[in-house]
Amino acid sequence: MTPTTVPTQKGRPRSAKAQQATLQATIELLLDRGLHSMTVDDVAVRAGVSKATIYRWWPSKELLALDALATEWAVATPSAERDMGNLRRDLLARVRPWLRQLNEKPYGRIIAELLAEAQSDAAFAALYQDRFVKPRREATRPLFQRAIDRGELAADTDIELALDLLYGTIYHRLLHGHAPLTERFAQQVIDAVISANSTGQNDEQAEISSQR
Amino acid sequence: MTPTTVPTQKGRPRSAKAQQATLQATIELLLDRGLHSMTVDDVAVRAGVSKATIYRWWPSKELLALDALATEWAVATPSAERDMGNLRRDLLARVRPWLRQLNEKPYGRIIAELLAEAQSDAAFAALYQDRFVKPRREATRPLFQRAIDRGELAADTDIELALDLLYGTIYHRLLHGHAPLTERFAQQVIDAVISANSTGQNDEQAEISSQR
Amino acid sequence: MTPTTVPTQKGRPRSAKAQQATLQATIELLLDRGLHSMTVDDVAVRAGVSKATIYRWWPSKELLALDALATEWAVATPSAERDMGNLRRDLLARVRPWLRQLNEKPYGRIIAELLAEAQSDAAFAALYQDRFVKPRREATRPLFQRAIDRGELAADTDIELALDLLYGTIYHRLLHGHAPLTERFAQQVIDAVISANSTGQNDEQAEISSQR
Amino acid sequence: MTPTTVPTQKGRPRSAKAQQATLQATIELLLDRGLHSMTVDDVAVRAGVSKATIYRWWPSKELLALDALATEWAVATPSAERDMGNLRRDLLARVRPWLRQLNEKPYGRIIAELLAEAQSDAAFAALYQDRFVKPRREATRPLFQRAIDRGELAADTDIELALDLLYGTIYHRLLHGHAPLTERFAQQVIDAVISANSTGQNDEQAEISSQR
DNA sequence: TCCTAACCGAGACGGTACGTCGCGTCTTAGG
DNA sequence: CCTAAGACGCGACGTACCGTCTCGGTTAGGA
Repeated sequence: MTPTTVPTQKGRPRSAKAQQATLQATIELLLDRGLHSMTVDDVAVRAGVSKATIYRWWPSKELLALDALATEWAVATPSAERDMGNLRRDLLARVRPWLRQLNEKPYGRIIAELLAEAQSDAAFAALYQDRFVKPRREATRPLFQRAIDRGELAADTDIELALDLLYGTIYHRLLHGHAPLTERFAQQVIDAVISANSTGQNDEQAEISSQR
Repeated sequence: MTPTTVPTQKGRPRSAKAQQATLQATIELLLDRGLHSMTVDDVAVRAGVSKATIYRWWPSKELLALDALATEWAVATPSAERDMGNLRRDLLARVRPWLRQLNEKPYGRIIAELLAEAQSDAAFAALYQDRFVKPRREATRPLFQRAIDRGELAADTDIELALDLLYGTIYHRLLHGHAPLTERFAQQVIDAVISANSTGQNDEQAEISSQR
Repeated sequence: MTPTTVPTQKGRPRSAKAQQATLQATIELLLDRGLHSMTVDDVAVRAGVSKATIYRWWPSKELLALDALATEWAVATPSAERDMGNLRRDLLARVRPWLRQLNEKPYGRIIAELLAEAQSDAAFAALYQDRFVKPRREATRPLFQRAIDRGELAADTDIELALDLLYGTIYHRLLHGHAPLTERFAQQVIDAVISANSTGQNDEQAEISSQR
Repeated sequence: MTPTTVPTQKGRPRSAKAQQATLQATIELLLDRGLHSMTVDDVAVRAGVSKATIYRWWPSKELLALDALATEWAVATPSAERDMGNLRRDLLARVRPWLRQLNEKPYGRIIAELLAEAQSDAAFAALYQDRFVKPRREATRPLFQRAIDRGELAADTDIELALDLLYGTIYHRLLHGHAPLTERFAQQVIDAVISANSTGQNDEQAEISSQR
């Protein structure tokens, strides 16, 4: 009987059901009303869970929301990724499902509210980065590297800047809502990012982008 | 002159001092603690103004914050603008003072919180657009048009997209804070936006941008 | 030119019209909503008078109310009083018009609210006594004295107690509202007060009181 | 036993300590400053209780005050009551402890303020009746009935009127404060009420009342 | 006749308390 | 030990009303 390890835990085990119900109720309420208007009591009632249980698993409403959104998106995101042959297609394949998601439900509001929270809470900000920012950038970075290797992009291309251009522009429309996140918009942004660092070998882009 | 306006106002006039003190106290507290942690009572105390007076003129804490930031920025913003000869210089002249401001004080946090508020309040969103988004875009749009007229940019350049690329990327770093808003960053973004729509007549850019 | 006295006052004289309109508006609002629910702004608007003017004449809402009620009652109260021959008739003649007034409009509420105010403000209490309590007692005291002189009441009758019995009982019903202030009630109270101090010479009372 | 009541209550039970501390703090502040000057925040601080908790159990400051006074008086009131042999002694035994209480602390002010509140709020008035008026009248009524049965009072004595005379006179002095609530006063009022309905069989009264 | 000082209506202001709301913690009984 | 139920402390919100204060404009009496 080693005292450090606890092979058999006493008492009632944690309810996975309660956790799932909480996250589900949270994302529903977030989409319905936003983080600010959602109350933890609401979540508890809708999930059929006690408030104390919620706080046993998540330290604050904001972190619950973050977790709920991350879970929601993790489920639907296909991790598999294959080489489409050129950067334009790679980026479109990468960005398209996300944009589709963003257009389906009002996730933008949640993102904005998480972002606001992150401004005053460094720990939260770090978590936000880990769950929402870094994964996307890390998944996209190789696409650019591949394009450089292929000779599509200049060797001195600043990949970080390219990522900022790509995602910054998308976030801009998402958060400010002054224009929609259309398929055409996605193509235009991607074309712009590519042509800003182009070596001139990828003529295909202009043609496709002018289709629609 | 105009018959609709009443030249002689009845009653005690609104205290300009109270208004200014309120806005000043608000922006100070916003920069110090952010919108969420700022209390209207705090503002009242610091401004030497009663809470009732604050609510007489601003319907909510959020609208007060919006007004305070708009006022703060309106003061320091030079409206005069002259043709620098080429788009790159024009855009740099336009964007540089703002970036300098953003680097001086933590305005990003306030922007993020206003943006969050705008997500759930259409009226607030409209006001936010009017005070922060539209002016900047409208002031920048002619610069692009001039560049088209000069032949620097292609005639079919999508100016709205160019604006999104420019401001979106800046906002992205401002809000996510994953990288600083340096002078070099500004130049890179501008170069990228230009080269994405370039006609090839403006060789100057690459040289200057590679200086530093 | 005596500096202490101001024989001829310069400037615009006070507006008697404003004063009257204020008192009138006040009593109307008092009867309609009571002192607590009446606001000074309401009075000002209804009287067509500025709030500053109201506070130039009356130091507080409560004192305005007190003045308004006193004025209302002073107008309708006949000061003439004649000997009716016996105490019973004297008291009835004295009390009847007041009871009639109390039944016509909800003055009881105002009285209760003034009384409440008087509990915590000695100066107000003194004024309340002077305007509402003392006059009535002083006008009633001689009636009892006359009855003693006539031999209707015992020589050692405690007039103050008699006054308390008479007015206390009326006030009780007025303020607690557990029973109405009927004519019959008035007769019964008066009969009780008299018979408590009776010498046995005033047989008339029982008969009349038993009429109805 | 009763199927309607739930034997096992769910959740954290209401804190009896918080309830008692609130009522205690309230009555102290009421006696110290009166209802108007008492603040709910003050009560919360003194009771070591949050304001929200106070409003969770009492809908308004006024109802809290009513409850606090009723509780204060309920504690000190002996419900046991025995036949003293004649009405005079019965009434004195009934009234004396209350008058003693009224003379000890400034309850009159509170009563006046509750009474004022009752004027504009029917529900409050009903509650006031139930807690302060009815119990006392109902406890006193049998004493009069007993006296009628004994032959001390006339068979056609109007008990309600007698109650009004007794309590009305006491309330009058309590609220108007023009004279003190002495033992002698109590005796005089009681004697007056009795002699107003006397059959002439109770000679004892005059003697005792003239003792002091 | 015109000057001027006290008045007036309008309405903004500082202050104080109200009653409400939501977060995150706690205390029960029960599984 | 975990859970549901729900009471609790804390702190901020936005509202209401009081009594005070500035305005521009009005109205007599004295020069």
